[in-house]
Amino acid sequence: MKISTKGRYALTIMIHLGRAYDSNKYLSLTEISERENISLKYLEKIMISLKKGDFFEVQKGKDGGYKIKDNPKNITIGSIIRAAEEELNVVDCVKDGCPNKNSCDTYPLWKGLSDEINDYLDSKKLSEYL
Amino acid sequence: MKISTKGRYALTIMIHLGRAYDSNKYLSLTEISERENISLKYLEKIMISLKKGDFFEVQKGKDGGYKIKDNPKNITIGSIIRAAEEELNVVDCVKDGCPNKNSCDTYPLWKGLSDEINDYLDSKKLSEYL
DNA sequence: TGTAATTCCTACTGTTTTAGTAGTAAAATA
DNA sequence: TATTTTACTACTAAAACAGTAGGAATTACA
Repeated sequence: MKISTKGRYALTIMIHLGRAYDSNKYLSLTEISERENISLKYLEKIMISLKKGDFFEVQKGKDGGYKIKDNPKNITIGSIIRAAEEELNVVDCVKDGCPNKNSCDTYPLWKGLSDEINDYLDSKKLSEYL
Repeated sequence: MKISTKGRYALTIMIHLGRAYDSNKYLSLTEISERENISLKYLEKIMISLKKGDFFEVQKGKDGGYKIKDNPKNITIGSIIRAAEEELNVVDCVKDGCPNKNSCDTYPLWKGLSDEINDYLDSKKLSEYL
C-alpha cells in the first residue's frame, strides 16, 4: 500500500506552483527540478499525468513554464493525487464494478477504505501545504 | 495505491476461520483453497506472513488446520492487513523516520493519510465481515 | 532573425515487486 | 504405517516502478 513517487512528486510540483500563485508568473520544471533535486525528465513525465487535472496555464519558451489557474484554496489534494496516480482505489473491483460485488464478503471493506482515503484527501487543500 | 492479493486473500482466510470460530474445530487451508478457488500453495505462503499476527492455534496432520484463538469481535481488520502486508504506510519516510521530516513539506500529509488508513481499519472488526 | 529556454512527444531500460509454482520435510492422527 | 496437514526453501514469469534519452515544436528576447 504505497503512494508511488509519481504521486509524491506530483504533490511537490503542485506545492511549488502553489507558492508562485500570487506572483502570477510562470514557473518552469527546470526550476523545480533544481530546487528539489529531481530529474527534469522525470518531472516532465509526471507532468503528462498531472496535466489531465487541468490545473495549469502553460507557456512554452523562454521564461515559460506552468502557472496554476485556480486559487490553491480551491484545489484538493485528492484531485492532485488522482490525476497523478490515475486512480485511488485500493482494489480494482471497486473501480471495475465487480459483477459479484453484492455477494462478495470483502467488497464492503475495500470500498469503504477507498472512500475513506478519497474523502480524506479531498478534505485537504493545496493551500494547507504551502 | 493498491492492496496486494496477499492482503486481500489474508482477509479472506480470516473470514473463513472467523466463521469456524464457534465450532471450535480446525479448518485447513485445503478447505479454504477449494472454497475460494485460490491455490493452496499461495495460501500457505500468505499464512507465513499472517502467522506473525499470532491469531491462530495450529494443528498438523489429519483433520488439522488453523483455529482462531480470540473472538472475531476482538480482531481488527487493521491487525490482519498489517500482518499480511508487513506495514501500512503510504510512504516509506513515515516508517523510517525521515531525518528531515520536520522540514519536509509533504510529510504531514502522508503521515496523516497513513494514520487515517490505520485508524479506519482498526475501527473495523473481523466479526463485521462474517 | 537567430538563439536559448521551455514544453511536448515517443521510445527505451534496469530494478523491484507481485503473484504465484514446486518440491520436500516434519508432524500428527487414525 | 498411510494419509493428511503444516513448515520450509527455492525458483520464476510478468507487471509495475522509477527513471533515462533524444529530439521536435514553440516562444521570448536580443
